[in-house]
Amino acid sequence: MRARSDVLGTAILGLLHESPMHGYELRKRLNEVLGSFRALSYGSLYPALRALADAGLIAGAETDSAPPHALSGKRARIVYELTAAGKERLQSALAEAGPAAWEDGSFDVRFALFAHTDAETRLRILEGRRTRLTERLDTVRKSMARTRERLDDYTLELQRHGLEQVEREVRWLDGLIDNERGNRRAPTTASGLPADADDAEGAPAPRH
Amino acid sequence: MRARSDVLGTAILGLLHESPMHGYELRKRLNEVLGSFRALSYGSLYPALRALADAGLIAGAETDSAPPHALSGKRARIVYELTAAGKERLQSALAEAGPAAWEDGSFDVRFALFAHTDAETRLRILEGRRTRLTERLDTVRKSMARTRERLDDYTLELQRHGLEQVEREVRWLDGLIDNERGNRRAPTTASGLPADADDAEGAPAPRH
DNA sequence: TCTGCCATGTAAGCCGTTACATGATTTT
DNA sequence: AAAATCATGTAACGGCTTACATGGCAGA
Repeated sequence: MRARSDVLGTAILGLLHESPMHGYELRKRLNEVLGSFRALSYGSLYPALRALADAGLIAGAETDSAPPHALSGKRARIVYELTAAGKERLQSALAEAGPAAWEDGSFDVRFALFAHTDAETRLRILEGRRTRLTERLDTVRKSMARTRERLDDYTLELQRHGLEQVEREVRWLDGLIDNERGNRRAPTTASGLPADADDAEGAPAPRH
Repeated sequence: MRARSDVLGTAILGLLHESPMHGYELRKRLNEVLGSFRALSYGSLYPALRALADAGLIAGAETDSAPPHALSGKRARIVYELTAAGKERLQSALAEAGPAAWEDGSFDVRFALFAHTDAETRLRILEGRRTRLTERLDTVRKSMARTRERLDDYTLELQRHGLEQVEREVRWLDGLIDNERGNRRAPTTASGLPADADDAEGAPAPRH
């Protein structure tokens, strides 16, 4: 296990908590759940699994060729599941509501695990993230004010666009925060069909 | 110098092309121009400068303590400027209109240097980037269609938001592309002052 | 048959960060 | 006098990717 707040490890524990899986499948799930783009490579995943297993947080059982032959007669694969220690570790990771939870590299993963996170912590993380982003906004705006003159139109446009994306992210968080506050103790069932169309208004989605 | 399409190197060459600078200043400029956030560290910058110097693309002159004493009597610092070879390298980097220009890690830098890039290449890069993003959109949408049922509301919302951000990026590119096409060989009259010299061909920004 | 997906891993290397080391100069 | 900022660097390490190595199974 890597030292402080191993993001990939947490993500793996989170997925395995939902259901046991083998590496190949886990990778697909990881890629489709978070990131969505940027594919995690096997060169990262398998060593991470090994590390988690060595740390006793997960245990792998080899399902070698035994199955009757009906369906799923693939080949020897290693299905991992959480150990008791792994469950504990996951719980403490889910309870973390500090910077480690809302920084760039980890927020996505933590958010994807919100279904297993208690309401208090969810709110704390969303607010932390929001503060983080508005701080950034401030810094960038000041920097732009200082340097606007010296920059060509393209560079300026790049910055403007970057700023806009972050602003949008903040508004997104605002919606989520509102929602969390409103739904204190209400799991938000009955989400409409997210369908497609630009914004829809699906699950615990914010309005804008 | 690192092998293929060294992004940081190109960024440095681009900035030094505008005006000679020393490392400390360069870092600030890099951070304010692109990224805006995510600060590049000295641990990256100085070795990169060393590598560029070793490759003969830039030359550093030590301005040690000599200055009259009037203003700017800082301390011995090394002001770098492009060599002839460096200028050539930068030109060929600016002419690159393939994937290396529009992939995630490099697009920002290339875009920030659009003022020094010819119109043909600008258009090619913007279109390449657009294609890249729509491909991603496709992949993700398909993946979502397949897995929508199995995912909890939060995960779904995360994906929806990610998708929306990319869609917005595509629309942003559409605006830029339109703009580029509109300004084909037409001075466009009232566009902003080119501000910098070099390439002629004003730098038309899109509307928002 | 051959292509492509399933499945697991290892080795090398890239690109960057943090932390350390050092010291001058400017501002409070 | 202390604190911030200017200025340059090095060493260690972190996290991820690419490319390599291996092989079984399914369908065109």
